[in-house]
Amino acid sequence: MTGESEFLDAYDASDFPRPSVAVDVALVTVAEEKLAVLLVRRKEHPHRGAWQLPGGFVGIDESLDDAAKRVLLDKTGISGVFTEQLYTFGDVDRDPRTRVISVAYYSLVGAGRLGNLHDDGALVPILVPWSGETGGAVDLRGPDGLIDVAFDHRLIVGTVVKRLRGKLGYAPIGYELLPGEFTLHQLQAIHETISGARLNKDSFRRRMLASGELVSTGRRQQNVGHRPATLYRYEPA
Amino acid sequence: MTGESEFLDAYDASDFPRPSVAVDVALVTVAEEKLAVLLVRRKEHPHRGAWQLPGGFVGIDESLDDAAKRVLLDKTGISGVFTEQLYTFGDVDRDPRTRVISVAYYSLVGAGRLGNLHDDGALVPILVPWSGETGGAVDLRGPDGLIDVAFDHRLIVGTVVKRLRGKLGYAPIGYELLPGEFTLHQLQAIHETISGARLNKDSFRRRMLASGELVSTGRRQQNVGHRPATLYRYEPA
DNA sequence: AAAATAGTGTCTGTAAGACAATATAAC
DNA sequence: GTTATATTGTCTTACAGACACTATTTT
Repeated sequence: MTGESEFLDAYDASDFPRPSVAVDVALVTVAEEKLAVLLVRRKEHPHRGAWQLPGGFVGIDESLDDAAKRVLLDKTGISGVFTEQLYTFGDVDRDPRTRVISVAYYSLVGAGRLGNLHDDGALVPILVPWSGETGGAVDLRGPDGLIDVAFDHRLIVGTVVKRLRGKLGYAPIGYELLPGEFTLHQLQAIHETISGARLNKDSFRRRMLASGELVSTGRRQQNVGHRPATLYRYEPA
Repeated sequence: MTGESEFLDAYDASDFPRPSVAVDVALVTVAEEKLAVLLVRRKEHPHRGAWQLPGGFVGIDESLDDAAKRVLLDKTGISGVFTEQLYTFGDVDRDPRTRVISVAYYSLVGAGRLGNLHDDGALVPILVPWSGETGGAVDLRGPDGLIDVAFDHRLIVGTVVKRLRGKLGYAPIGYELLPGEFTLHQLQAIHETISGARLNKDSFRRRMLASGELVSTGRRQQNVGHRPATLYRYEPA
């Protein structure tokens, strides 16, 4: 048996069949107290009529990050938002046509920035059938019950939710889903939506303010029918 | 312009040049209070004589996880250890020969289980030039100063260290690096090695015992020149 | 007995949860 | 004034850090 390095060096690009490499991008936002993801409808077999994450094959002269940005821009016109590699899905049978390895990415964007989607795209609420950071596939709710999702994309979205819950405690995830100025109540709602749990208001407020990364703008809410809350801005330390 | 789904479905496997996909595996252990990783020496250009992580191309009928296990088994004879996907490195120029996307994995194993390595393999101590979870490439120490490492493998190993530090607080990482029975002192030493920081002894002990996942075996250390510590076993709740 | 580390008990400071009281805008 | 939420203050509890003290083995 030869070692890996021999194998690696003896390898000729044309010698062996090789997998295709795609990126799939989960654009996530929070709308009406629910996590939602952008899906597009499939027009061809397999899974014709089902929904999937926007995706595309990786160009031979294109980095993975660039491919993800391109897919996002092509499908939504959005760029410049928080985007991060999630996980690479490589089971042999995940695509029935041919061997496709998918490097999954996720993006976060405030609900306000999602204006005009393409015709075949839809923001779909995510139903998480597990608690905490258990992980696993999620369900996606359409107008008439759960919708049909192609490939392993329910698992990909579930992995996004797991990642978000994990990062919520130590990374500035919530701010990516809010406008530039926001109230502490809005921030808490985002955290509760992501974590799937209610949070203690007093403690949340103290913890956020103690971080030193929230700056009061001096401005306040307008026309809210009750005492208006102070608007804050996020400023990394 | 066509949408992604059209592109995806119109894609014929033979139409476009596609990247190669490899897995690289960082086998990590703790030896003499230092994190160390298994590297192998390159025998061919490029980077001839430099060191790299064990790696191999992904077979067309082989999942990514299986490819990682195969690489690990081929190079070390080890199987059945904690192994997890780390991150996928896909910059265009990371391999000067051709486009290679590397899905990196890492494995954890107790120092005791690393007996007879192949001739061209070496356990190399990791020097982390950043603190906390900053991330970035690490340095690798050979007998005569830092060693020459091929491709972006210093960054891959750095990413492993970052991941380990992140998981240390909530996942049973430490136990993977210890024999089945261990003292609290040994466990603390592992945690300190991974985190790169000293930990409070009292607090560490309380926290570990409070987890309820450490079971006293009733046995104790032998011949240690001082009061022997109780040996514990890790039992997931 | 000396050396060296294991293990226990207690005090203090910090932060979270709970709860009460006050503030401020729209109506 | 009423309503509804914002904001502040206080009390209690849980836990980490610090420190002192006791325990147990080898030499």
